Amino acid sequence: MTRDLDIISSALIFEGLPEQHLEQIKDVSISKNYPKGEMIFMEQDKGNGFYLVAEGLVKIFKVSPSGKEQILHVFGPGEPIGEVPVFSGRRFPASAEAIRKSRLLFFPRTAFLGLITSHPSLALNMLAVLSIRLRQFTQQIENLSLKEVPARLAAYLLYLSTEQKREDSITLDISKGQLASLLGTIPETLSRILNRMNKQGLIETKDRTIRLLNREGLESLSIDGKKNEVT
Amino acid sequence: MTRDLDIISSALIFEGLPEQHLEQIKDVSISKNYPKGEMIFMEQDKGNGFYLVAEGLVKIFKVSPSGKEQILHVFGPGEPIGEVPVFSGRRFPASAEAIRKSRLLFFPRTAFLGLITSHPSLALNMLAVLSIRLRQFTQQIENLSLKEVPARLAAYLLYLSTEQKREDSITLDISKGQLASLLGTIPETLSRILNRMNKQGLIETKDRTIRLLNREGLESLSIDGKKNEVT
DNA sequence: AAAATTATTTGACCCGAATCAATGGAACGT
DNA sequence: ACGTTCCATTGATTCGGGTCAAATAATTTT
Repeated sequence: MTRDLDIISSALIFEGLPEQHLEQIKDVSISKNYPKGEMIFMEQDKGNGFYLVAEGLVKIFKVSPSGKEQILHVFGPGEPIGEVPVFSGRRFPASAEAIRKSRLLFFPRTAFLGLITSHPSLALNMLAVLSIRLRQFTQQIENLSLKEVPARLAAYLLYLSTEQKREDSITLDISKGQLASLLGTIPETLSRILNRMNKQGLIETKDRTIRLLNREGLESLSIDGKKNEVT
Repeated sequence: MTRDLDIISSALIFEGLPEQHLEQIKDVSISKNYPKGEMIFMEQDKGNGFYLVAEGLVKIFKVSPSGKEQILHVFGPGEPIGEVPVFSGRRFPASAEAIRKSRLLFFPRTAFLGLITSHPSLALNMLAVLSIRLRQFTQQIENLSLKEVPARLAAYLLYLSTEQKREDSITLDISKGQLASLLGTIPETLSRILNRMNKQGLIETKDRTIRLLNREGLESLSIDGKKNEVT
């Protein structure tokens, strides 16, 4: 399946590398298949390498002792996962599970470190990717602590509408339950808020398709955090 | 002030670099002083470089439209701040302010990128630092979404007690108000919880000194997240 | 297509923590 | 030492959203 090369060349972390290097990179990778629902790695596992999503969809999440999960990311083709332990030398800080039938390319730690030292621009790419992730986390922390669920949902819907091209209609690629977890809430609450937004004329939901009827309304909703006191 | 070299050589991001490189690094840095309360950079500013804390204490934070702040980090000597825009090419995702009289070393973006490309091991150090930070954020998101304030406080106290050596007594290096912000809550709530922990015999507070009277109790408190439902 | 499982929605209720308001203390400049 | 300002604490109240329980819809299995 030579598609691997396409995946690799389209991935941000390998962007700008010459053809021959991409070949080298492909040669150290190992393709692995995961049926829907299968764990890719668990929090606290040793990380012997990182993965690049080739096909499918993967969630990164943490679980509380009582079983509630918080999704940190949902990654699709071209995105690297599990790279933190490669550089930090620690264990996985979270777990990963395929939420669709997926195929991942695995890059063993030592082989990858070798590639990095021989291709400095790969290190710079990696630094950029980690920086972007750091920035996303910053955003997520802000959302969780400074905004209420309706604001987080509105922000997510607007974000999705820019990701996907489709004018003012978006399609969820994850279930409502998973979306609730990503937003740091539970399905019941999400359901109620979607319902309320429908009544307010902000959106119109039909299964996993959501039409944004009032962009300005959603924007102001997403911008207003909690109405807290000035520090 | 040749202390700069000491600071640089003790910083994690420059760890393991040969003496001569450290000299080079020092030569591209610019020392800047900030009185207590002064802003170092604001969210959305362009990042023309990053900083290394030489003396003092700096908080990184976000502010909601209504004025509530969420502290993301508090950094002291040897720790780099503002490095994200250097690699992501975007703007600062958060603001930075000196919460004590501080001195920082500033590394201009282009000069630093030059150093990195000529010293690959520096890139690896940088990757390690970013990875560790990513892991910290992962932890913080878990805390904010999966745990209640008492658990977050207990976890923080235990963390501080390992940071500082002092047996079972710790000293806050930030105000209670700042601590509240770091924990994602408000001073009133923090005050009540400290009070409750006192009554429960878990801790004993005296100004900014806190004695941990019941480590096991704090540990179980910190481990139990919210008693939520299984997803 | 019927049965079984899983996902989503709705209602009643409760609780943690934020808000609002006010007071007591400590720190600081003059 | 004195007033000003900032920080910390306490009480009363409100509210967002989580918990529990149950019904309904959507998927999957056989």
